[in-house]
Amino acid sequence: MNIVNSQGYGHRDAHEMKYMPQQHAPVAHNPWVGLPHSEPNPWASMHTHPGIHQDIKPQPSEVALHHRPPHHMGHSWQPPVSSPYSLAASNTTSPLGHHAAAYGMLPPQMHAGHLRELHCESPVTPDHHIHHEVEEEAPTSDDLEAFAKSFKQRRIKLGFTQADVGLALGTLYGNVFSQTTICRFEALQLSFKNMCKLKPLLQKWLEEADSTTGSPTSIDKIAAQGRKRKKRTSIEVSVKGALEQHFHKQPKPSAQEISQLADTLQLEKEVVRVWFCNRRQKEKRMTPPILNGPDTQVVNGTTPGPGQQMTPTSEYGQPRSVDIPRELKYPAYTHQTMHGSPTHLPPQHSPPGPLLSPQMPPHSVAPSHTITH
DNA sequence: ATGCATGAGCG
DNA sequence: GCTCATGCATA
Repeated sequence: MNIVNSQGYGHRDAHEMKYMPQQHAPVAHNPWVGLPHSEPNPWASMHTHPGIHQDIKPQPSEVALHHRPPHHMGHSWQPPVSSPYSLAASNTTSPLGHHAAAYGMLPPQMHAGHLRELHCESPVTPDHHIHHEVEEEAPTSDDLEAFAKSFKQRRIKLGFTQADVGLALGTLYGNVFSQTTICRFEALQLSFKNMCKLKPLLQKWLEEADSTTGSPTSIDKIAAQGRKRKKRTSIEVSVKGALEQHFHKQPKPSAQEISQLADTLQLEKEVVRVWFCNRRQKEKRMTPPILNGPDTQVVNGTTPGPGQQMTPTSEYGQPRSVDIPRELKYPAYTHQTMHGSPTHLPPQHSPPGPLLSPQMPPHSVAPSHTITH
């Protein structure tokens, strides 16, 4: 009764983790290399890794007009536009941006008639605050955070969901991303490197979305196609607590330890192994989980410069307890993580002042979530 | 929004 | 077997 393993799957690759022989995406090139010029890959100078195992996702084969339901319509935020997304050819909603969409990148759908003019002078929004001096070379954590913040704001105002964006990226640039990824980007829950990677794409999308008063460019769902996934194992809170505990002691347990732990907790070894992997990965995010262990002391003030690496290669060697300056580095989280309405923002946020506590754990350590399973 | 999972790439 | 990017499924 510890876990709720719906299926009796052994290992994913055990015998017949049967997943459809789905042909992999023919696209075997780097996504960014295919970017429509202009973006000189910031991370190009960062990743010192010889091989950036990017798992290229299936590319957008065809553009299927696909729009999401007009949820989140009646919101507090000033309605600068009647309907964020106009149904392609259906109608041409009032241009909320009504500024020319220059640089002829507009999808053929819209450009109804609000293409006043095409200034090819300012690649950014004309009448908008021409903020940030496009730091494309090496975004800093602050840059990323600011961008993520801004991105979310605008995305919402434009009436797009995270899923929309993910899909749009696919149609526009050939890389489809899931709602999850967009979400994590906005919440800075990706690795620094990953954030840097996605930023340009999202930035471009934003420009597009901004310019075009609503292009429901999206492709059809191409998500779960055939691969049969192992049913998600639900780990009981108490077990999670135990895992957390072990994690504090040894973030990188040996295979044997894992086996042992698995045995003790009555979990599959694979599940335990994956749990630790995910746990470590979580630690490496820009907004890692704040673990209030008995040794939660920030003993690291290294402020990674432009070429920083959130995780200074120093993994959780042994005395894992340091390297938690992240919270201190990204305290400006007025993020509304864990609130009910996803597509809604407060008309006025809290002032950007010292209102932010040095730490705003979405769920500070909570070794025992109150997940009502 | 996030937990568990997959898989490429790399030793 | 790990890291890392990414996402299905679910809370």
